[in-house]
Amino acid sequence: MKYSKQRNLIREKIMNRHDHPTAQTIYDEIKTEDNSISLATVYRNLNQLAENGEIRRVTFSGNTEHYDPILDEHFHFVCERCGEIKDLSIKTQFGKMDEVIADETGGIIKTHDLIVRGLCKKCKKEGM
Amino acid sequence: MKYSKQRNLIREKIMNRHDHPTAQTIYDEIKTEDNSISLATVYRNLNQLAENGEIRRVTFSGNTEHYDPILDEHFHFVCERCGEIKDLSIKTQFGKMDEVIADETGGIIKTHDLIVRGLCKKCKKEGM
DNA sequence: GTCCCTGCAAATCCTTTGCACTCCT
DNA sequence: AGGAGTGCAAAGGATTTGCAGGGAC
Repeated sequence: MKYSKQRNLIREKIMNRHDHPTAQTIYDEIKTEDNSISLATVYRNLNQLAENGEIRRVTFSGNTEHYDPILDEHFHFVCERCGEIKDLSIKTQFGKMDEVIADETGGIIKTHDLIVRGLCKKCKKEGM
Repeated sequence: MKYSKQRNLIREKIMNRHDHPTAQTIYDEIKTEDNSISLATVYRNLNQLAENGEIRRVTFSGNTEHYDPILDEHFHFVCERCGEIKDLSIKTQFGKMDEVIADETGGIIKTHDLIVRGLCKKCKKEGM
């Protein structure tokens, strides 16, 4: 992997976040300091970083990919109404579960995405 | 909701499956016996059934929606390489966890999607 | 010099939407 | 009749890809 100014910027930007930006979000952010960067480059690099294991590609709803710089196994809460995404601090024990799943599927378990859906605080209020 | 021959067909087809077809898959299947049905109708009806709670819309990877006729809370295994999707029979207790999450988010918990990713049996073999 | 990486624009893929028409009720 | 549902084609949005030029090594 050869050095590239763009990739460094992209890496830096996503690493400094605590949320789960889309390629477009990262692009917008970088655009202000490197006006010539292209969206395709952002996509290419985010996907490359994800394949490389530096970040994670996560899908919450069908039309947009999100990228998550936090590699520790953790879960997500997604608000059905406003789409807000929150990290959950709660963790579950996968050790034993994985054994059972590996047994059941005959395959290899790599990662877990637990997505909990519901209404966030704000939408809960508004819904009343 | 008014009667429609197309919706009935779509409902019937998806209910008879044990996998997680996409709109396209259902469309192809129906096309053979009702050549005039349109893909848009399939999308419209699947989404309608999902909103109605008759089926569930599930997202595994960013570009395609899947529809799942099984409403019981259950989990999915997705093969990273070939994309195969399997239902997992394993279940986790969410009762206590949900309390903690509801506390943490201040919101309402509705559903859980646990997606376990890895390599399926076949891809595991081939990978060696 | 070679090969990876970029920007740009075009192409893809999936899904939704507008419209005129049809079919329930 | 009235309104929900349909087929078709076009529009939309997100992501990928082909290509020519630029930069790393």
